Amino acid sequence: MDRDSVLASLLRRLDTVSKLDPADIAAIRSLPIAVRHWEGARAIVSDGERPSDCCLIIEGFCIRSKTTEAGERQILSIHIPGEIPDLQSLHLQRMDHDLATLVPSTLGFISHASLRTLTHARPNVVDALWRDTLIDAAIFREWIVNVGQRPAPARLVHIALELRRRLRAVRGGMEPATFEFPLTQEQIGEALGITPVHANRIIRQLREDGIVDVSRGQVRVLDETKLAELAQFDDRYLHQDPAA
Amino acid sequence: MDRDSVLASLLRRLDTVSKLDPADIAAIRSLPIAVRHWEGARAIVSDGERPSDCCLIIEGFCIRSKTTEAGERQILSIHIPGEIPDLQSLHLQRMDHDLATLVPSTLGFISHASLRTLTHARPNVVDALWRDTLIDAAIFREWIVNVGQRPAPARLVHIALELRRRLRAVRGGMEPATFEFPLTQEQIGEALGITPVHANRIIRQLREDGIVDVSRGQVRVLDETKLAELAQFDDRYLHQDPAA
DNA sequence: GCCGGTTCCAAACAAAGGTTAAGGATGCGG
DNA sequence: CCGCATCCTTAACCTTTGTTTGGAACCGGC
Repeated sequence: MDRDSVLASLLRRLDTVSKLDPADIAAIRSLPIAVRHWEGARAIVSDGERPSDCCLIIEGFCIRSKTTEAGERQILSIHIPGEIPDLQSLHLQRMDHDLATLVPSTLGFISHASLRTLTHARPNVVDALWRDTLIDAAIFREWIVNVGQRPAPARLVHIALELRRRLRAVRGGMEPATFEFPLTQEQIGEALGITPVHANRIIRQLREDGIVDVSRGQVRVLDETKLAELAQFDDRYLHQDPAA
Repeated sequence: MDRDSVLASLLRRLDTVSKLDPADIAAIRSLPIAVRHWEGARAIVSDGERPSDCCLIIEGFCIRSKTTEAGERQILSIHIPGEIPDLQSLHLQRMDHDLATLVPSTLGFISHASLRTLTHARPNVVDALWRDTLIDAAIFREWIVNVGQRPAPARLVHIALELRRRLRAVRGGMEPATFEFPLTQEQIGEALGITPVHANRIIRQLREDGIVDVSRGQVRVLDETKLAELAQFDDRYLHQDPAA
């Protein structure tokens, strides 16, 4: 995926409601970006650090997580190409969580300095980027509900359906029956707030019940109806619809 | 609490890192604010609505929450005077959760229009308000960790200690051994992702163990050392320190 | 002062999820 | 093709949390 098409998916997301004019778009396109390749399962920025750049995902998958003093890790979000998972570092100097790749990924680094220049010059761009971080927060809120209120099987399928919806927003097209979900069962446990063996139990159960097959880094939907019933997924919180 | 002193606590929070100059402060002070009184346990804005104002808490306590299709409610955050719990509505037109008072409260409504004029005219103010919403998101992240990884007693005391720290930031002074925590046991359950009877169990346990006494809308710390050990509370995620 | 609601408290039992442990598949590097 | 590491899988058992239920305390309104 080349730089232009990635910026395109970023711009598509930013443009949903905020009305960017051609000059805004040109300004974003001319941001200096340092493209680098990252191995899978590697830290990008870690808790406590003070990064000087933000990181645009060009290709691959990333996660954010926090580790408690007791050593338990909680995955906070999953990120896909076209997203800037550490945009918050622009105003929150010190990281309060980790950002890492899940699989080998191509990343584009944009300096805080150039972003700050851009935002101070262009009110529309601030609005669009600010809005993007607010959607990030909306996803966290839903994640709290997921972990706090739903039984474990519903938790898993809810996260999977959210990811599928977000992938579609970036890639276009229909919702595929099979899509990437590059988490190990241990990571699924960390995302849902359960142990890896319980993650295994519910994955097996979902497979036996003919609802979804989660394996080898993929989700394969076996029965859309049963799945929708279990997940109770309503994408309003993603704020993807410009008209809404 | 009069308008000036509330704006003062708002400004103190905003001013932590973002350097507001006198003109910025004057502009914020001259925002038109409609002050209204609200009963306790009343909705301010509800899921699905499209508010045209943001709500500054002048006096009282508010909560944000989401209710699942299954009818389970999850409390997402607790808010105190000086905060604007629905600032996100400035850019996310449609509410994806509820905002309600916990106790009788005095609220100040500021129109989106006047906020947008202000932010478009003053880059420093955008930065400060944007940053404020990013701290909001940081608190959500910690809330996810709390609900996902900590055992129920630690969850409760962690939230209590966070609230105490945030109250201090607004009111100044030392951390008191007794402070307001105006949640019923049912609401504590909704905040922690447990049932009210389990909330009762752990509250009783914490009392018997001589750690904290949570009752009648208050938290009374019985043993700071044991409490600190249990809560593992590290306030870095609140981003209150300008120097950090 | 009484009444109806809410909140708090508590016990017995059920279910979900955690713990420990160990064997099997899979894939990669030599 | 072998060996090692990661991952997935499963089972038995234990702990935490949910469910159901009922009663006591409290509070505001009449």
